[in-house]
Amino acid sequence: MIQELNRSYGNVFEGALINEILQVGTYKEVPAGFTLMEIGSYVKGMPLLISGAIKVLRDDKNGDELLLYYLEKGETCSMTMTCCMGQTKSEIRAIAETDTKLIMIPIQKMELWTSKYKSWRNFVFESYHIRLNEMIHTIDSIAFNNLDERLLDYLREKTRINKTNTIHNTHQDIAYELHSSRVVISRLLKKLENKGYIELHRNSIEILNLD
Amino acid sequence: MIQELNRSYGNVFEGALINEILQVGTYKEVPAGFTLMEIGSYVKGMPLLISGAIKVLRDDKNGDELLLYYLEKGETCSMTMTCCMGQTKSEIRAIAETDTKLIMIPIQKMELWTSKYKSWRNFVFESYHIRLNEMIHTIDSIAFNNLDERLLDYLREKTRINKTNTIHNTHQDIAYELHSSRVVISRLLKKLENKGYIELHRNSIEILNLD
DNA sequence: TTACTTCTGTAACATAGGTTACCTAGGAGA
DNA sequence: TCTCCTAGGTAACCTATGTTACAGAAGTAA
Repeated sequence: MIQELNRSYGNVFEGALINEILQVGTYKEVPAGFTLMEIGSYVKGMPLLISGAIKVLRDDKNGDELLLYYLEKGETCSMTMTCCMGQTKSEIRAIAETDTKLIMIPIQKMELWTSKYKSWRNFVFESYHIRLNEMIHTIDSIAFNNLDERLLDYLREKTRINKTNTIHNTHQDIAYELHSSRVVISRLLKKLENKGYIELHRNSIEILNLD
Repeated sequence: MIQELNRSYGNVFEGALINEILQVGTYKEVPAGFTLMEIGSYVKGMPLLISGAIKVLRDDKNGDELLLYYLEKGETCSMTMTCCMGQTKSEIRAIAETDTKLIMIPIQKMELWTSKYKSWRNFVFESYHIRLNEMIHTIDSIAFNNLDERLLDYLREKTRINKTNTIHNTHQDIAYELHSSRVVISRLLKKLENKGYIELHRNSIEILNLD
């Protein structure tokens, strides 16, 4: 855990803070697909990502989903922090996109470290900053782009996050995350295939060239 | 300025901080419609709202707009804070919705106060918290709701913010903020009028009953 | 093999919302 | 008064996206 922590956060946090994290943090490895947080559940800890990626989704009352953004190495969930403070329920769902290593910090430390460590403060502010910008980007995407562009963005992001050119998802999976329907996604994917951008297989999509 | 500040922030900030704000802050009154921030402009200060309301908008490359949220008394612009820190350009546009009184804080104080005053830290965190939730709400609205529901929400929010039952806007104004077209908005407004929810006049809309 | 399930392809149709075009009403100004 | 401009009403049409239905393909279990 020490090496992992130092590799990912060594130049972010001061030494004393690293030590505290080692004392109170819980190291966790979760497999891809593992649900880290459900909407409406209470938040007990705050994750620091060591490796892997977590996707953060929003659900509406009808169970419809929408992918908001991904968390990656060196990041944390700002929504979690806000929830901690107010002891409110989670507004989002978090699922491991890949196999993921992370450290959970008890939320009680939050406030304390915020006054004690400058590096922690900066980290927290920086996280909020990144997250707000991601949200703006998400809003841009759904408000100003057509579904075909959103789909392209989705595929690009997915390959980036998973570091592979083959996406192992069904069309239905994608439809959920983009809050669309399977038929529509199949239609658009087929168009992309005809253009030579991708190749479709059962349960997977091979990315050839997305411009 | 002292009374104004105390009335809005007296029980949020500790006395010493209030004094510092009085020393370095600049009191401003701006009329409705005044542009406080443009996309791409650099951020020089951070606003503390005393009274009135500011609407925050996002533009895409084609000049299309979308209303993100309103800022009200006792709030500040989190986007501004994030911009300050990275010295990046503004991602949003801010326009006074009503006549507005505010205090501008030089951004250099941000970092200093964050370590010095607990109440400031809490205020900043709280602001981020509120803003992230507003963004989630905005995303819900555009992703999961039809335009007629968004329009209803818009009218409700507008009357709440302006504290009046008569909205002084053209259909074109509304179309811009919802990122739609005038014809469509006219169509939907007429439906609402037929249902008895509103009454349409030239340059204004009277709200009768929005459920 | 057979039976069953899941995924994908495709057609036919429905609907919300955007676009274009044109008209009329209400003001403002001369 | 006449003229001009802007806001709003409405129809006709277009397009993206969603929906329903069904068929075949691929995998899986028996």
